Amino acid sequence: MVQKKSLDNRSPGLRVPVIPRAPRSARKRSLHKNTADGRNICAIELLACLAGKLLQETESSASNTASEGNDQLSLPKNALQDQFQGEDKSLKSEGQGSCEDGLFILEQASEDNQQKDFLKRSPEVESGALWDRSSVYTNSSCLEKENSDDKSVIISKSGFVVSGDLNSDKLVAVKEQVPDETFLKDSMADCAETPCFPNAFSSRQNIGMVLDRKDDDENFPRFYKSSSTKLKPYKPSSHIVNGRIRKLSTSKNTKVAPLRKDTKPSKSGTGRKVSNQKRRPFYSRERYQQHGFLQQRRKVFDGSCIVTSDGVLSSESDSTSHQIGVNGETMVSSLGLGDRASFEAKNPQVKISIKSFKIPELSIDVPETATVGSLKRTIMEAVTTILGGGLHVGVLLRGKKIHDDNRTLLQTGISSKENLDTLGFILESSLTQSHPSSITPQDSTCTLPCHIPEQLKGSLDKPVSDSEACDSASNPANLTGTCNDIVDSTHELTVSSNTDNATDKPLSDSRALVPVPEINPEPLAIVPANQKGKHPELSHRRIRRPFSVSEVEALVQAVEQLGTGRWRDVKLRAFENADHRTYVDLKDKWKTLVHTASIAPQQRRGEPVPQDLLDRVLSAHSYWSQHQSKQNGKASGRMAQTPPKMIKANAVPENVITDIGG
DNA sequence: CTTAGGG
DNA sequence: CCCTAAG
Repeated sequence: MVQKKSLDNRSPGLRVPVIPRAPRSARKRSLHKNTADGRNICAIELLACLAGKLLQETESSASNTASEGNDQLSLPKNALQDQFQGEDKSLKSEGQGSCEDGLFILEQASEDNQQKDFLKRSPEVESGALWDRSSVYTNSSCLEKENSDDKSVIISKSGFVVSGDLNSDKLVAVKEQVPDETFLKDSMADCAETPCFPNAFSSRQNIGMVLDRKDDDENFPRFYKSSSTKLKPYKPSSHIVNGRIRKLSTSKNTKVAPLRKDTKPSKSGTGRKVSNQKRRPFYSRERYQQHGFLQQRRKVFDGSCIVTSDGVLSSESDSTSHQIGVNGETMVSSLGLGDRASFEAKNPQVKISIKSFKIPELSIDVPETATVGSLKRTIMEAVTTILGGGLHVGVLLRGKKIHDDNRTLLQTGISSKENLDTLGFILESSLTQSHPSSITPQDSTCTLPCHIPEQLKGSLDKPVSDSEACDSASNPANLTGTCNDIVDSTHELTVSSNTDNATDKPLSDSRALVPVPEINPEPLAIVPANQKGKHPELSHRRIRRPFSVSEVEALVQAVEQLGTGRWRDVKLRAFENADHRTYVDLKDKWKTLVHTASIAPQQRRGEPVPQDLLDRVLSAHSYWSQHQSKQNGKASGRMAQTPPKMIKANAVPENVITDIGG
């Protein structure tokens, strides 16, 4: 068909190309809640937190005077206020000069001691209750690039640290308002929905990054206003669930929709949709407020929670499980286990609590003329990039990296007490890990230790269970059950997950799926943080996910039975659980299969598809070409049995091929 | 939202 | 995979 590409004359209701990620992300969201990809996601969780912080920061800056006592910036109010303004100013006016001051505090939460206190008193931390005292900052990280003509500012060195203590006197708050607040929100929303620790930890999360609260802030409207032109085109999405697809999507992890109800962009078409799952607002901010700091946001998923800083990453607690504490500094873990572990279960749970993760070193060059806002976005982008997919977890035991992902913890020795003392985890950046020789984790600048508080065992006098899911935290006995029950039951594997699960791909492959075990992860599209490239398209493009043989098999079979004109049915029949495969994808795949089958084997590329499958493809294709599956509709059932198979049986109809002509 | 096709 | 035009 002739297609018009004229974009000039667009009618209202188009996408909003202007907004970097909004459109696609929205679409992606719906499809990508795949349960399976949790693994690579912890990173995303972190990102979500970062995003949240960033956003908060933004908020607070927008309403710095207005929000008293509210939960905005978690910085010790007045204490830093002046400093903020001063620094802020200098930062703006003098450009990067002030960077040397130290860090960019996106947010700081509570005082350290408080934090610890809290920890000590919270045995429940391990069971899911958590707090987040996240702080993202780069310390001593702003350096002026002297050699550079453009005097770019490099933010790197220590990179971002999620957690840690802050020296309040060295804080530099970046308060510039970020024009793209929507973007931030979006990012957050995106991140928020990513499941974390799919299996071991419950995945379905109900993150409640609260964004909506801005509604009451007069300053915000400006943001929206400025970007309103972008948003306007969107037609208010009807929150109406749309039939079938909707059903599919909701069956998986539900999406978290953009907070602004009125500005929620919605794109229809590919089957990626956004459902308006209301976020669960965080409650208990008051608790923090009474301590003098502003509310802190926390992320809570059913059963498992991730603390973004000084926190705990935990799975459901289990009285019989081993607990592994990883000390970030030494990358050593401590074991706190129930004595009965060995008796209790055949498969004791190994509990891992991670205090915090650092984000790999980040280098960002930005022209001095860049705005703080753009800086933020750039950083966000970089962080997103890293966390989105360029990051994977490394497991160290006795300082040695464990590469065999297939071994069980037991086999690896991670379940024995002695070894637990030397267990460590690191985050490695695939993107920066260009150095082939990153054998020694400790030396690699790309590796990051994670921290696990040792104070986990403290006694709790102040219940802090936060998630509704884990509300029973006060009752440890129930906690486990509660959280476990909540473990997302929607984890589903794609039909083919086992066959071609990309085994770890070369790190060099920027699109590489994060080396995640078992299931095809659904990482964010990774885009190198090249400030140079600045791909406009950096925007969005789903990652490429070659069909595995098993998927092809499933597809072929479905088509044999249903015909080629009922992709939706095919999808439902064979890929209902493969969120990332839309009917369009299936249709496209079929198209390519037909083509592939019709060309010489030598010309085929990619993972080879068994010839017999291709034969079936041709058979089915020819059959349905003549039988118009769609028209007949009903007949499908009956026809299905006879046609394809018969044909297939006898032959590789070469004639058929030709007449089809691809 | 689905299909069907071109890009 | 993306994007559109058409039902």
